[in-house]
Amino acid sequence: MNFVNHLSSNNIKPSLQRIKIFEYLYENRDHPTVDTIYSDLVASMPTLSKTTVYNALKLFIDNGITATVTIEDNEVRYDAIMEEHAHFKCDVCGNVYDVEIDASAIKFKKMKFFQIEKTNIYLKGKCNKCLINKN
Amino acid sequence: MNFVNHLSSNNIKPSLQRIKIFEYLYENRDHPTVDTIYSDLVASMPTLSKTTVYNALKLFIDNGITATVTIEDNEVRYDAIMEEHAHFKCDVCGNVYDVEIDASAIKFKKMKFFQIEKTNIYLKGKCNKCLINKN
DNA sequence: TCTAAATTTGTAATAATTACAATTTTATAA
DNA sequence: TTATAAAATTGTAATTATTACAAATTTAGA
Repeated sequence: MNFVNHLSSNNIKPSLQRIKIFEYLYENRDHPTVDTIYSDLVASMPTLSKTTVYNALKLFIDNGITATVTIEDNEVRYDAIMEEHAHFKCDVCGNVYDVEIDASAIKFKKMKFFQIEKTNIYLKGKCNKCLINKN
Repeated sequence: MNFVNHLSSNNIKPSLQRIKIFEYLYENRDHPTVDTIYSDLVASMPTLSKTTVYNALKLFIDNGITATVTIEDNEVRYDAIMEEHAHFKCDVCGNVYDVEIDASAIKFKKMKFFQIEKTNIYLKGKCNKCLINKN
């Protein structure tokens, strides 16, 4: 993945900050929050501002290369993987995992009344690791 | 629906405030926010506090008679209907509709790794009314 | 190199939620 | 019925996430 190209071809001027932020999101597939992104990046970019992180993410979202994950009320997470998938959050360890789905298999009734443009599927429960480890 | 019974049988002492808040949620199926609930109820209950609304909703959720709807990043909505259903938000009029689904039809791959306890499905797009009216 | 536009930054403002102590209400027992 | 304890409500303050915005910096083009 060439991040500069990816940003450019989606109408986003590839500034250093934007490249680093997108790269972080693409490499760290654990759906980080703004705080996590900022905290991790500020180490290597001391002048980074949290506002810049917010700005960049909003830009990414507006241009369709990032999505929000709102599986929990009180935290917004971000995801640079745009292929269709669902999210699973373990209520023991708190990790958020990607889950492959075939959303076309969902049977919506009376769906002639809506034109669906976007689907988000959030699952909660216990992950295998936590089921085995203790509990 | 007998609200007093419903609260009592779910281990919630049926105070006047709790009854009114739950009743509001059950009657108003448009998935209101805390602000909407408070604003609408304070008219007939002048001493109502927003903290009470938060407290009551948390209690309802903890006891399984209310669920949150986080179809949008920046607003938490509430829902007293606990039967399985998805939510659709029209990005034109902003209304959130209930959608009947058969979630068992979803094909999750590799799901032996997760024990799913809860499923939330959020859809976005345009509702029929908005598709016809203009656009 | 100079100038304008875009981007980043830091601070302040806003808004949602939670913490918490005081007040009020409810339930219980004398 | 009255006294007391427990529970619930209320209002204010604190906390936190996000946005607004102006100043400073960087970038791009003439």
